[in-house]
Amino acid sequence: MQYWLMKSEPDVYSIDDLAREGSTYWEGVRNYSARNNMRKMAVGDMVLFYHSNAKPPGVVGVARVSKEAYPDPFQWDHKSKYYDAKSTQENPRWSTVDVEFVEKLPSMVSLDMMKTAKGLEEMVVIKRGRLSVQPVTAKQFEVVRRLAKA
DNA sequence: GCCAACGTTGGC
DNA sequence: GCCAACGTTGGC
Repeated sequence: MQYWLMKSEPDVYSIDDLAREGSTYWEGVRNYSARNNMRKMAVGDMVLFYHSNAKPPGVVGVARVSKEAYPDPFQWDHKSKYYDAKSTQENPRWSTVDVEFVEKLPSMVSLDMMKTAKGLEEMVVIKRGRLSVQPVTAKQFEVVRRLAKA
């Protein structure tokens, strides 16, 4: 099983939205590194749910991959801001996955906390901030979960 | 709202 | 295939 971190702006889709709906599809990823990470996901992989553009930003919950990567339908929707004229049905450019709600953390683990926490020095969210779907090690995942209980 | 860092596009 | 110009992300 693998671990990931996925970012969402709470104004657009928050952990409370996921808690209410139970599961969602992660549409709108239009970055190749992030897309490639989604294509590596397997059902059952665990996901740290991160609020970006929030005050403060940080990990607020845990989700689980419930459906492996499949073509993001919005890439063919002319009316969508995620429309991509260069993507064909034969060779879809963009993927999405489904994730389901697991838990909301008892307290958020802010980016500031992660920056100073022992064991998270190599975390991608610290070293390469902008990537919206990124791998997390099992150890990093556990450290974040422990911080949420502290 | 600013802007640094980073990704993508497209001319050559 | 390089790289300048441009667009976006996301912390602050």
